Amino acid sequence: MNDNDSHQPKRRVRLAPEARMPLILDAALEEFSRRGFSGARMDDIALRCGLSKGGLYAHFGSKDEIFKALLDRTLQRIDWAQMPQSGADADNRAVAEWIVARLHEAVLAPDAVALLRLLIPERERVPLRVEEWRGMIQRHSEQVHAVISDNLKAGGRQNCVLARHPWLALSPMIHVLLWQALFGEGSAPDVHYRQAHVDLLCELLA
Amino acid sequence: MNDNDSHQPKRRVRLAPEARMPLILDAALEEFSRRGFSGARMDDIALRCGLSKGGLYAHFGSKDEIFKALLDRTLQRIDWAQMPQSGADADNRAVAEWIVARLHEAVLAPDAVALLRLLIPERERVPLRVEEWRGMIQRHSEQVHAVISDNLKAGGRQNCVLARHPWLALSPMIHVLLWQALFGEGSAPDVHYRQAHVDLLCELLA
Amino acid sequence: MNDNDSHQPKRRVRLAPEARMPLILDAALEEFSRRGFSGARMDDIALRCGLSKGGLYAHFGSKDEIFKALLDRTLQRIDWAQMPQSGADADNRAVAEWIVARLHEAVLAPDAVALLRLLIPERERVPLRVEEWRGMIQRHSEQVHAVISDNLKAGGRQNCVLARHPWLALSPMIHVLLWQALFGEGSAPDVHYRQAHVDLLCELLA
Amino acid sequence: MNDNDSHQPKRRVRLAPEARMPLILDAALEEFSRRGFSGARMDDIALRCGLSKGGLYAHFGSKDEIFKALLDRTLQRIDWAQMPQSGADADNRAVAEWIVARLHEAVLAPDAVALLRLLIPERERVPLRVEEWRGMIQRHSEQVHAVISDNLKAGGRQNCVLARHPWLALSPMIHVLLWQALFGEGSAPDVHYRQAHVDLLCELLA
DNA sequence: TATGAATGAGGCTTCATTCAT
DNA sequence: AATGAATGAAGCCTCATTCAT
Repeated sequence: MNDNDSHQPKRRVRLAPEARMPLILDAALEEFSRRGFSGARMDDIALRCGLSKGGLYAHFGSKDEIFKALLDRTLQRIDWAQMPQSGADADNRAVAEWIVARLHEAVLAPDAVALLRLLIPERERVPLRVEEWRGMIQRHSEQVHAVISDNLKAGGRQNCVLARHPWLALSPMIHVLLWQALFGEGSAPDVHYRQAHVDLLCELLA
Repeated sequence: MNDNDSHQPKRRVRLAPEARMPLILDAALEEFSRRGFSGARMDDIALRCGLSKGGLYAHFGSKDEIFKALLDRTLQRIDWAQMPQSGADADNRAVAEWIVARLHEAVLAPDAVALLRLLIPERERVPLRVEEWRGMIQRHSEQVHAVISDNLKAGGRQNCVLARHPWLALSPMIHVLLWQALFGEGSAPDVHYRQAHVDLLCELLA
Repeated sequence: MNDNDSHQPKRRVRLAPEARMPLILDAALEEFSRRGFSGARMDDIALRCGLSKGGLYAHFGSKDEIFKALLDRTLQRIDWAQMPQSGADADNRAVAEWIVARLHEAVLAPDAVALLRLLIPERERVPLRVEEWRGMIQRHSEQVHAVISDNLKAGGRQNCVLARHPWLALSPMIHVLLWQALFGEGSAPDVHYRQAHVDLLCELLA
Repeated sequence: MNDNDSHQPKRRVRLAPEARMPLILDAALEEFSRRGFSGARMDDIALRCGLSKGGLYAHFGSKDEIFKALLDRTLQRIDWAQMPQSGADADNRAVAEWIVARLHEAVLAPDAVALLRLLIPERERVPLRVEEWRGMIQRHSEQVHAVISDNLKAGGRQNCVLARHPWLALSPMIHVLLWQALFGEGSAPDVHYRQAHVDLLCELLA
């Protein structure tokens, strides 16, 4: 080996933990979402975020730790979904559009689809996160219910099916969510699913 | 070792392949459904159906083969779900009840829930079976659509949202399906989910 | 299942042990010779002689037992190779032809080639059979030597290289043996290997 | 467990792949040569070169890959056997000695014997390497032939058996090769086998 | 922080052998 | 004597984790 020998075994990029962490979690989301917890390999997660296998362990102590951190981050992101402004005095269509927009943002966010793919196979390993997910949906549902109630009361239609079973207002979006989880992120039972959902709500609120 | 020592190395129960196969698939459904493909162990499947690990291989050549056979059997079972009789001249509530009964039987069968739990994490490994699942739902959807169309035409309401977006008729049951896949088989967003679904359809058909 | 049900699961041919044994050993020779002791499977040996795996065990207690019996039979067969008649007063070419014929029959018999293929990889497991093989070759060598000696003495050429190193008279046939063991049973370094061998011996005896 | 308990889990020696590879192949040669491909255990190869079972897989993807790499290396080594210098004008004995020295070096190298032990039982799994071996011998044979031809032409003995069947010049060494493969590396049909081979060639060239 | 060879537990698979039929 | 489902030990291979560098 002479002085000028320069095999550059691979560019060694050094990042602060704060910068590396999100990259790792992004990579982990992709791998876990694709192959499940058991099927995902530390090697692949590492590779996908530009690290070597061992490098991961400078940031997380175990595969499980990454998984938990990933669930936390993803749940948090979804839960923080911004609520569009809504006037209680809006007409039915405006209300329906607000509901659909809100659900769309929370339930069909790419993260939300990926999260569902993680939670279903691992529900027994992470029951607490599953409960958090349920709680999150519950909160969205309650807000939707509140808006619907106001609107129905204003129209004197408290007996409407939506008033008695508010979860039905979410069903079309949940339907699309499942389609995306199973068939891929562009999928839906209908290309105009947002319009269909709005129309359904309008017809029920009318 | 005393005289009475009786290690009973395990009673060797011998079954014909036709008899053993369904036991294996039942065991596999349970294990795969619980832990996913990678997480399930051949040992556990074997144990659960009264075989030794190696014994499995007299019936299936590999873990993957069991998985595929399981998907086949389950898809077939669900697809064969009997269609209840329906009179096209029935009133709205009867039609709604027929639809809900039919979907309930096909979509919420325990097998169907378990199948969904398998397909979501393994969708990339078995894209063909995923397509079969989609086709199966499609067939159910079309039959529901036909019944709804007849009914709406009779009432002169071809412009109803259900006529334009028939998939919406399935959404509540899909919603429940996802709840059961994620939260367990007793779960639903509402204990009276069947009644809610019927009411919704009635209101839309009215 | 009605009375006429006749699934004929497979023709069950029952043979006396004396009739079955050679079939088993033939099958075993083929399989061991092709895949080595460890590589050969009881299943394949069974199949090749029209038995099921379990059926083999009615005749031999273990794989090793088959192997040993096979070596015994094959060594015995080769050792019994008939010696062609030879007149000590024959001319050189006749002597050379007798030697080549004799060696050809013993050393290049299909069994002998197959046996070599077994002994080389298993020499450490069956050192006794290896010694028997060496002894067998030794006996052939000595008989060849005796004939050569007589002939050389008659010609007053006791100092010939063949007299001092009689094993050289076997080398061409051993060469061919190795070629057949390695390259297949039709192989040889020269299509006219018998003629070449005879010519060599003639030249050395002249 | 006393205080002084020192389980030393095994010193972890770290080597660069370039340094580890030859150690692995040496170990593999020993194990494969002794027990054949199927009989050799990855554990033993690992142990023999100071690795754990899993450690092997950092360098080779499978047992088969090790086997192939081993054949490659060994064939290469043997093929590179240096050719001793030879004068075409040398006398017969010098030519004979050159031939024997050359063949001895190539054909009886310890690696060559071990290689033969691998190739014979695995000839069907690695037909390409078997052909390479044949080619290698062929090349040696042709060089020997060239030297012999020159020499015979100079003496006006183009009709000699060696001229017509040059492979006979190799036979004694092949004979010894087989003896070593079967009976162990010190073995030979004659302790003075080199002298015998030289004498044979001299007598044929005379 | 980062690398990647190395470990070792654990899973999948094979197969000699057993045994109820 | 024969079958073939079943066992269980053993081997190959994977991969989460460790650690010298």
